[in-house]
Amino acid sequence: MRPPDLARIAAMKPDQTTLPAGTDVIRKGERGRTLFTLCKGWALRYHRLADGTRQILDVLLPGDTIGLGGVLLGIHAHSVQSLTAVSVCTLGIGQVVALTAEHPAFLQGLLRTQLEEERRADMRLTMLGRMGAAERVAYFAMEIHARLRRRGLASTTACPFPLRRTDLADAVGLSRVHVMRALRQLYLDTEARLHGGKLLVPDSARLAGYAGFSEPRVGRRAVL
Amino acid sequence: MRPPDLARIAAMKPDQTTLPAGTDVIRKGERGRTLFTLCKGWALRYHRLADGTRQILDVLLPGDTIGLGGVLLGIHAHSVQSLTAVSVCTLGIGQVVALTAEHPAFLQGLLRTQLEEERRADMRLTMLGRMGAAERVAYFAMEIHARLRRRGLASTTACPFPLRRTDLADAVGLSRVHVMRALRQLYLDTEARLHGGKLLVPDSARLAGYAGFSEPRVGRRAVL
DNA sequence: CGTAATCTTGACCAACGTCAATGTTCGTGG
DNA sequence: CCACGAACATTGACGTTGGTCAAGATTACG
Repeated sequence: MRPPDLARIAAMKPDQTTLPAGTDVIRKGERGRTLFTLCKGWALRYHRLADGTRQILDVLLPGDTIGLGGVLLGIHAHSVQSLTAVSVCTLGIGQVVALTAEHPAFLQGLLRTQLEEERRADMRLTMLGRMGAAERVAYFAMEIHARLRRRGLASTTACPFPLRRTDLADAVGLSRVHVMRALRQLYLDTEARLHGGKLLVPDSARLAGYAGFSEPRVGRRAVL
Repeated sequence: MRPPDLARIAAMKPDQTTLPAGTDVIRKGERGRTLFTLCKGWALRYHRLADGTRQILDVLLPGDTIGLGGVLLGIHAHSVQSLTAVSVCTLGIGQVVALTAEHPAFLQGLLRTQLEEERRADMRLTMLGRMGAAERVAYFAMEIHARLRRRGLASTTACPFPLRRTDLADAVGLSRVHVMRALRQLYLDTEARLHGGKLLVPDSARLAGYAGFSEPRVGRRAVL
């Protein structure tokens, strides 16, 4: 979303709530009554399968919205859980309706954001379908680092990384044990590593090349 | 999109083009100047990686739109190729702008459609990250069958399936050879099989159970 | 200081990929 | 109608990648 949209949302003085790590924000199957915006902290969007395994669909960072699908389609198709302590802004459906009625560009902003997320989802699908273990981990780390950098939440060579090995495994489609092997390999190949809840990337270009990652391109955008 | 939206689009008398199988509809990196709607035939949305491998991101069926991301974000991040002979409606950016200006609900329809696609993408990600070979093929087949059924393009026990083994492999993240093994296994377990360009599903519930597939739920939807 | 959670590693096994050979289908020209 | 070739399907043998099990090591925290 663009700054003007954010200003409009702020003007509605939405409720702000703080939640500890490990709290469910939305649960699969619930009715979608609220649109959240993540202000501080990280959250995980995931599916839990019948056999107990989990697939992490996306990592939600400060500034991301939570629960739009549930609001517009009626029922949440996935769960979201806080990974760290978080603070979220909450907008009831009524407020969302008011916002779109008053500012038509808001809806367009949502669509644009959604399309950007589709692109990241496409890349993640490609990574799961076609890359080896170390490259998957590399890509995943790279993507998070780039997203944080764009939001001014990371330096060039490091960023916070509160995911545990298990979370990482559930995100990149590997077992916890194999993630360890992939991390060692990755360190040998690119010197990137996890340490003390931080991702350290001494040579970002090298990691990007290793992962086949490239910054999303932007051209002139249509304004509807 | 809902029927009234379709009626509006029809009212603009968009150009309709016919293309043979194997034609590029949009290419990664191009400027997005046109929004297409697939009227007849199938197309594939995919990424091609540096090493020549391909990941199919989605199968596009009659009624699906093509190229929205490129239009709103400036540049296409993926390619789309016709799988069969297709006919597509084309809307220039100007027509899209006119449409949204005149009918605000159009934009909302696009967002809703996009959110539905996100759900399918989430399921595909889960399938690649957490399922075995036969289950992946089962899920993929099941999803296509269900989508065609919802559009009245398939019977309960069969549907067209023009993908070759290679396409299927590139969609579910397996090698062509292993897809064969998975298909044999799938036939033994569920009696579902591919034959003569058709997908045959004698027992749809059994296949759905095998794949962990469930129809998307709908609740009351917010109207913005 | 002790307990629980998480991380880390080695040994072994199953799933999947690669290679290469053979079969099948289908369109094309004689 | 048949012969031929090209693309695609199918299968077996074998190598590689990643999963599972189980045992310590380390960290976080009361």
